[in-house]
Amino acid sequence: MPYLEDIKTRLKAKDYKITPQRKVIINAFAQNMEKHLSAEDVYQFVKHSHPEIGLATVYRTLDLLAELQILKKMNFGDGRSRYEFCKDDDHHHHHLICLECDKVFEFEDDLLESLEAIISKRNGFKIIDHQLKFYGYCVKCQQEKKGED
Amino acid sequence: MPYLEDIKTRLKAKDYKITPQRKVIINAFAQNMEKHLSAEDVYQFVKHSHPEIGLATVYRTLDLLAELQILKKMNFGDGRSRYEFCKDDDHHHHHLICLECDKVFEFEDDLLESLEAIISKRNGFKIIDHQLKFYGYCVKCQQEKKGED
DNA sequence: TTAAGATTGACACCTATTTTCTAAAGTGGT
DNA sequence: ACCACTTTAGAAAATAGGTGTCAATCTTAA
Repeated sequence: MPYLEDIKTRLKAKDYKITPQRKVIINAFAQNMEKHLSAEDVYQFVKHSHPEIGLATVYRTLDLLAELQILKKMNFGDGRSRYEFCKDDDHHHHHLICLECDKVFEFEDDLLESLEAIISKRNGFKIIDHQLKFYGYCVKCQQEKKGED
Repeated sequence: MPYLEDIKTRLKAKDYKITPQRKVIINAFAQNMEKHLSAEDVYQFVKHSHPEIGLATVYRTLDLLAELQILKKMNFGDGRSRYEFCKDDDHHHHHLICLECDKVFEFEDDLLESLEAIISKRNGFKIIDHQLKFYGYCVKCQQEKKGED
């Protein structure tokens, strides 16, 4: 989780300006650490304090922050992109997506590092990033399903 | 790779009709085994021999075939869904996606099975499916990049 | 062969995202 | 603090992938 000052520095380093809109949007993510916000989510969240911000600006800012690797753009198959802060520590984290309630859970794992090395060698593919998603049913939805029978 | 007769049986089993359009679309996949076709791809491919087929029908058919687990719906992050035949053998296969040329390569691996069991136990999550994607640069694009320097 | 219901094609619609354009604002040098 | 230069923002229109509607047309079981 990069922090505000750090992010400002990284924007400036590439000659991007620090605008109030950008600050507000970054803040939205800081205040929703555990969530995976979509553009519309951000727009709605931000609207309360800054009703003048346009949806296009939100999209532009998300693009920019993803390009700078401050945010990570993700796709959970629900027809919209979702974003979260890049966790720039060593171990990757992955997602468990519940097919019933659509909630997204996270877990960490390093197992993939070794797999990555194997793949890389076997296919000559230079791996930059990976994404692992599990689809299934979360504890709660499993119980509720059981209840229905 | 399920075959045509098998697919017909599976359609009939659920009271879906075997229409020429459906046959043609299934055929499109049979003739493009290694590819990951999008709805538009299918539409264009099919148009040559059957210009009367509508895009809506393509979408409906793809949905149907995915529901019947004949096709698998995938997302490579290029803003459209892509489909391929479900490979219904034991080991899963995953994708290497080149960030330069957007080509998709496949590889097989069973390593994930054990990981799946661990996750499942640790989180109480009932896993139905998983998806693993690697992003990076393929051999060819790596060489071309080197050439540019 | 025919009736009943599923499926189709055309097209309008929808939602997510991008583009265009002009006005307004951030920034480095004074 | 002020200016000039350039980027950025907001509004609205434009795209793009995908879905819904509906009358006409097929598929299939009897």
